[in-house]
Amino acid sequence: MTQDELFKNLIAHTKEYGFIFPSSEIYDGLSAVYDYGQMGSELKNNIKKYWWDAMVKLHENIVGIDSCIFMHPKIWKASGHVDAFNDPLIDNKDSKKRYRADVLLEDYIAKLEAKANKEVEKGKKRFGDSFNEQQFRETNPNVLRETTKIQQVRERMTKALNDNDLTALRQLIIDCEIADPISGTKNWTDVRQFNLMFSTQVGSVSDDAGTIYLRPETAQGIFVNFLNVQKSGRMKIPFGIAQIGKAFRNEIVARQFIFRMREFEQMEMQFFVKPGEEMKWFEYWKQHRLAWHTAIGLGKENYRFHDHEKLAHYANAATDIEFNFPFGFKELEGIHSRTDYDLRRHQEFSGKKIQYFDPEDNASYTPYDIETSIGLDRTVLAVLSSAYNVEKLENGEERVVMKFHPVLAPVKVAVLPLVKKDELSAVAQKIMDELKFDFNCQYEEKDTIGKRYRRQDAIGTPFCVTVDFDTLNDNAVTLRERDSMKQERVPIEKIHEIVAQKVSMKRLLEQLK
RNA sequence: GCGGAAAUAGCUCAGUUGGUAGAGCGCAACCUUGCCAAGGUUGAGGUCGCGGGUCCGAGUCCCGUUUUCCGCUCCA
Repeated sequence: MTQDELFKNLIAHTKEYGFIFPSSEIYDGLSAVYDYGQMGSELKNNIKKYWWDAMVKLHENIVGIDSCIFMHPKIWKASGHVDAFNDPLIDNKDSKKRYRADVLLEDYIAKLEAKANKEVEKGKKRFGDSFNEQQFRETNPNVLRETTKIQQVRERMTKALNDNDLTALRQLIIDCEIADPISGTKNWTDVRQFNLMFSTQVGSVSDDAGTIYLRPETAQGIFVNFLNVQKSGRMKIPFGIAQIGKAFRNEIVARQFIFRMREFEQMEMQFFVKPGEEMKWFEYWKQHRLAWHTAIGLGKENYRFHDHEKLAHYANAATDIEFNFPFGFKELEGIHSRTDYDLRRHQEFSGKKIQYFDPEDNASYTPYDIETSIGLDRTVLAVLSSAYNVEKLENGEERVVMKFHPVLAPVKVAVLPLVKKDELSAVAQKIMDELKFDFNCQYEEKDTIGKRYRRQDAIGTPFCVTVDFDTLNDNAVTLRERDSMKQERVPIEKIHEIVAQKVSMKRLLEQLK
């Protein structure tokens, strides 16, 4: 089976067994939006808990918050998202390439400037030492022609951008006779505005309703609460703030199942440190985060770091943890050293002093920040895709089994009477009632036992407890383990302990030390 | 957004030159059950993705559209 087929089968499997459904499916679906079903939401919740516990419970100096999706619009000015996330785009119909309209014009202006500079160079050569560049630029007709043109284009572009007049922007491109560098043609589509941030109105009366954005990342909710948390929690540097929440990006192309969705969930932690110590912590978090991933047993070889060579404007170091998805190694988590950029920007835009007084140094400073930002849905996909196994059995049959780490498995135990008989059902139900307070359990008495085992394999239940007629005499049951399919006879009162040990979050977290 | 492919029962799919929508599995009820998708009986479930058109007649031909997959493109 090819990787593509395997991935398709996985998607079909997750739908068939209640992990992930296309959103609004009975209305033909909504592109790049997916819902988590009864199994998927359990799995997702378990991953969230694992992350939260590893961050907030394990680290005494990390606390968690839950900030809102709606935030003051100025926040997105300060963060740089408003400028960076709103691009006027235009396509060349022949080359099928897409460009930022303003970039095309800037390139054109740069060309005109080069032309003018060439004239200046010529003048320099001609006049030698007596050359006065300013005077030359103001009087030479060739240079003047270019500079006037530049001025005109700039004015029209600025006006069009400010007025958000996309028609004027396109007209300007046509008037300048800008050709596609690849196809060389001037066959352009309309200019369209791509807003990578979703917006909505706050205020029920349309006149005074203000536009606000759905947050494109959860990080800013942490930065703007820095002072609140630090002061109310009496936090001392270094300390971290963690958060799990939804974020929204209006991706032009959102594809590959739940890998890139328009509505997605992030698990982010911002770790604030003393300036100068950020590299030490950057390394710490790289290792700690990798350990978190490998502890759930998807295979060390399926992870790798990808260091950024081109850094974003706010970062002085950045790496991705990539996972070997069915469609190749792709980003799963980002670890960024964001310097003091965000806190400084919010200080600037809000006018509030955002600093930390360090009693050791007896001085105030703006803390530096190490960010760990992991895609929750991507982690779900990583777990699903590596758990999915199609096994050939000795008797030649196939079994589909989801080999989840027991801590992550949606259902921990299935309680099954060997056959549907009242006396067996009663005992099984009793076991069920005992276990369900601590574990997510399923009770099933329909169909043959083999079929029920396979159904549990398909949703990745690590344990099946089978009540048979001997149970009525010896108070013992068979405990079947998912991966090995091995069965052992255990006393009923031991089940809880055995299961608890296997699905213990503590045992998983201890591997992170 | 561009190009290519696909869409028929819950799932996997068949459906001939245009002529009354099918199979296997699954699902529900009952009977039978003795540890890895067992058997029997009965039953539910489909305006063939959606909207137009051609035709006496469309799952089948044509146009549009939606969704998904693949390749571009995009992803500070």
